[in-house]
Amino acid sequence: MADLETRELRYFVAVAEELHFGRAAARLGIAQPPLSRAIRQLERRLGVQLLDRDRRGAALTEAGRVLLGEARVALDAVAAAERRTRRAGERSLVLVTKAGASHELLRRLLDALASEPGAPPVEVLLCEVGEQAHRLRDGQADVAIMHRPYDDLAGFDTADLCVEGQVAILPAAHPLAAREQLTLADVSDVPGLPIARWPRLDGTYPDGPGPEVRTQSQLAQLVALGKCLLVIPASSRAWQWPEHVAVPVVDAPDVTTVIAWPRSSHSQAIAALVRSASSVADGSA
Amino acid sequence: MADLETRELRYFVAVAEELHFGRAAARLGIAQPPLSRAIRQLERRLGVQLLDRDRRGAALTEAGRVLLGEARVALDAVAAAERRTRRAGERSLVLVTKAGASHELLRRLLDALASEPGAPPVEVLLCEVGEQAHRLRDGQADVAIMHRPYDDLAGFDTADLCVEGQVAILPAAHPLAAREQLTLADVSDVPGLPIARWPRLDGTYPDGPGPEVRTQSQLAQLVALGKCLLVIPASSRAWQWPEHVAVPVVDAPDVTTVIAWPRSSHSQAIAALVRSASSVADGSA
DNA sequence: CCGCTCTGATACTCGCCGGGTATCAGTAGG
DNA sequence: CCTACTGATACCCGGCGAGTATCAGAGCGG
Repeated sequence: MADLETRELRYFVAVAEELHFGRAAARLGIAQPPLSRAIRQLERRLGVQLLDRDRRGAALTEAGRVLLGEARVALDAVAAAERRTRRAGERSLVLVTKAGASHELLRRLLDALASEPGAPPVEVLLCEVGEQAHRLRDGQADVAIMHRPYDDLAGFDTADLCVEGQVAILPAAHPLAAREQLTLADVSDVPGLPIARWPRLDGTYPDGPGPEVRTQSQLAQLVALGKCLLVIPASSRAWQWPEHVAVPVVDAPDVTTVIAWPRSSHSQAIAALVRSASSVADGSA
Repeated sequence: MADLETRELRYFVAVAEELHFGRAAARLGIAQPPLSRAIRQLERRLGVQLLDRDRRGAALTEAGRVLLGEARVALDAVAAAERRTRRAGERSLVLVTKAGASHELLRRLLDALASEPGAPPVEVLLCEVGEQAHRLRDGQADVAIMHRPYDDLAGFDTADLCVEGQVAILPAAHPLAAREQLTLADVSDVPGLPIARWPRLDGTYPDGPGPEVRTQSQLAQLVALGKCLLVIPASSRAWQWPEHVAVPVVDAPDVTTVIAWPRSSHSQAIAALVRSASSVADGSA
């Protein structure tokens, strides 16, 4: 059984995402005929039909859908191998976190590391919601600050850093903004003030009345404009606008901030960073 | 940046495991010179030295150790992509479990599935201790019965099935075998009856006086011969020999039997199987 | 109804690169 | 010093991946 090569996987992913051989070939920087041949050969080798060809494009079969998911995971793993090996010499670590989240904790962590003599230098990579796991999987980052139960922690080792309640972020002009505290019942189904919808792990959006958002700046502006509200961990108040008001939601589930790293990492630099993070979090509790 | 190909990763893993270009080449079924060239080219491309060559072999550098770990993960992911795609058409699932463990639960689960009309057919794959995670990662199996905290559950979704205490398995002739119950203190440091040592995740053995074992049959025979004892979940008594005696260890940590599946699986066949397993486990509790 | 245009498939050539054999070169050990 | 063993180098060949040119079928407009 001739093994799959990453080239074949990249080709297939391109076709599966474009559902069009010509566009996929352009994206890959090759001509269309070799791409058609490569996919055919892949199907022959696997003994499975991956695509239903049609005169106006291609559609994934069930096997194709399986391969698309598995191929993405595999390509991430290969990319991670490459990146982490390249960076193996350097002693610095890349820490990824959601822009704006756990700001205070992060600042204290960086301060503690800077003042510690033997600590490894840390680069900080900020990303949008839900992207940390991907950065960790494909090797762009070594450790991540994530939040349970919001983020996808599967496949990572984690250490809890701190637990916090959640607050509702409201437009300052809204009546609810004057309240001392709120409940989940208060903030769901507020007329004219729906809860914004984040993309799920697969990139699609849940149904609902709220606007679809991808980035924190979109969200911040929407709240300021009085278009929606949101419920987030209390520490995220760091990016509150003057037009925002944060009100504790007493019955919202607690959010645990964790530091996560790939299961396969045995580096003692990561271990040291985790230790620092844990002690910083304890000190502040 | 020309991406890594799986061929290069396989070559590197072979060399890194053999620490000898000639043997690695033989294992790969190619000649030694192309292998040397491939590794050199890999080092050039990554800009990192992976091996320290020496007149009597090769040794891994730090970067080489990183790549070895990452490459194994990546190759597993690629192999999984291939296997799962090949099997995408078939409706049957492969369930892997440790030979001898949770036998009663497994039998009830299979019975329940057999009598259920719409249930997917299930093949059972038996393996040795600690191998389930690997089978799940490289696509040889779709779901696994595993035991917390013994098994490596990182990267999988899991559902708890049942919780049980642990028993000490002793040679029937030993004085301790007559006891009604034992404590961990009783069974540690028994003169002439050490606890057997299992390989860790990386294949090495912890230090200690007991014999090194890999398989359950080795273990069973060693106990029958009076060479060692072991502490295992109560349900594993299924493979007890006549020369064995099982005595509850009251203060040993409980073991949770779980059913685990890869995070990336969205198949409803797996979901159905997990539901069946959960209800079977509940019914027996 | 013909032809234009879009799709993916086929035919053929070319050149790179992965693989082979033969050989070199340095070191350890007798 | 010679032998045996390591990995590295030199050189050649063949396969396969990629390119261009072209085909074939389906939709659609004039």
